[in-house]
Amino acid sequence: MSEQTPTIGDDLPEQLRIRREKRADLIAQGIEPYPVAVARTKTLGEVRTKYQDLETDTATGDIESLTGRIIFKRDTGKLCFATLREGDGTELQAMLSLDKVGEDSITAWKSQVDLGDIVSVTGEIITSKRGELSILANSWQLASKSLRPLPNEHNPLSEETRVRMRYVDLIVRPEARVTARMRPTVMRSLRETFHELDFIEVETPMLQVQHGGAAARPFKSFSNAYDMDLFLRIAPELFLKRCVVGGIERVFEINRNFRNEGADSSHSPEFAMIESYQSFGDWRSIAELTQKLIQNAAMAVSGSLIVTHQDGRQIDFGGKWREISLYEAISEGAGETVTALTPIDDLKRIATKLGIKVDPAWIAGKLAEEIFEHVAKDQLIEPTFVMGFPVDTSPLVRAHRETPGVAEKWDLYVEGFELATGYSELIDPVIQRDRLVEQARLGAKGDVEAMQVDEDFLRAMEFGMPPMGGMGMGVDRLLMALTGLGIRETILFPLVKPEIE
RNA sequence: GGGCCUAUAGCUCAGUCGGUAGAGCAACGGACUUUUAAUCCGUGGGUCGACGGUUCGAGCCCGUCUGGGCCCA
Repeated sequence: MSEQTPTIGDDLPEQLRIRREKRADLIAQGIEPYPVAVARTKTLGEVRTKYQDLETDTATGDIESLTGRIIFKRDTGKLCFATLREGDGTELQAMLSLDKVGEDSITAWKSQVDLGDIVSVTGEIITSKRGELSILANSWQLASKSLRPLPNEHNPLSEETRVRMRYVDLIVRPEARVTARMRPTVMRSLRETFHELDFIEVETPMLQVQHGGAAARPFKSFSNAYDMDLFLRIAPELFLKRCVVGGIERVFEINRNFRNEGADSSHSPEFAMIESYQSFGDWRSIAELTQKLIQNAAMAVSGSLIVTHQDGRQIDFGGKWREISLYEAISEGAGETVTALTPIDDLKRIATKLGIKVDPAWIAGKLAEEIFEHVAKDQLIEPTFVMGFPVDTSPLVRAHRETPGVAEKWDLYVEGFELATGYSELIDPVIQRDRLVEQARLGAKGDVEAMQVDEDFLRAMEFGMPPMGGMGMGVDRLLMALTGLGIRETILFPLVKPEIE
């Protein structure tokens, strides 16, 4: 596109056309609508803090230059008011009076400046007759002309517009600003907790020759240089375990995973994930770590272990969290005793009786998990560790030291969704090979989520892997648990299909 | 994958029985030196998601498609 101003298309909606014409007029008058720099001596927040106790109708004599986006504009004949807002939502009133700025300047303010424009105002810090802390302009300058009208402040943006135009959402909706700033607070808290406990952060490949570490469909890509297929990772697990073999005894990674599956209110195709492994720990010690990570994050964002959601509901993350047994919960829901040794035909009968649509390809462990989700999931609002998952759906997990058919694996549920999972990790390379070969066999039978046999991972294990606990937790889901929001509100720019022109 | 809901002005939404397209905010013109979503007077702004069908006549009824949401799998 040329920098020359072309004819302004009259196919544009009225308001867009008018603003483009104003931009062109400014340039014609020699006024730069997009200057390289404008005066700014303080932020609005700094002014608010410094003058918070200023009495009504007071002039301070202090001259400052302030900037902000205009979100309300109230023009009277010879005195104009505007509300400036800066990025974190802090607002301050600007006042322009005829006797301070002169006839031309106030006329220009009224005609050239629109809602949504970013301006710099230089003048005295005062309080108005109504007590509003304000800057009384001696002069003003456009910092950036907005060519699109802001949505009206008084109706909530539709969900689609919020997601598609997050930049607008952040301008107009306080909750969006809070949520956007909550994520880095949580991330910082998580890293601090890890560092206090001597965990080392690593970054492992996202582009992988072989995907593994979870049951999920991957995104496929291709490397031109290597002339081979690559996968976006579905989990970092197998690389973090290689780190542990190499002696990074306490390790964690916080980064993105990609799963080529459906998206809904708790699933996003790309999502932020924590994984951590603790040598000489087990599923119990890693559960304690997980609880500490979450409790510290809750304290960081709300100053309390009881967090209040935006709809007013409260979740208590304090105390020792409840533990239930997966198979006991199933037994209770089914009205008969179910264990990991219950024959698959009985599980199918129970599932069918409960109204679950049974996929004939499901193995016993998958059936048990489906039954559990059906009967118990919705009741797990307060943080709850669900202990003892079936071993046949947990190919990377050590078998339970006492209970046959069960693995030393827990899932942590909050608000009815799975927030984290933790294991006593399988460290016997021979059993691991058998499990992965069995996975490959399921894959060959058409299970698109089955794992592959990663020979280099097995070789690493064969060098000797210390006993350890491991955990994984979705960062977006942690945000959900702390805020009560859907996953698409915790992610600034969730994937959306393109708009049609 | 299946079911239900939804798409109308820049934004958020009404639109009855199928009969000339509505509101609030926003915009434009005017008045106003203490407003707080300022107020008052006036004005303009629409390919009613797309395509097809029924009808004398479709924002509305029917079909297909596209986008969005919810529920189920």
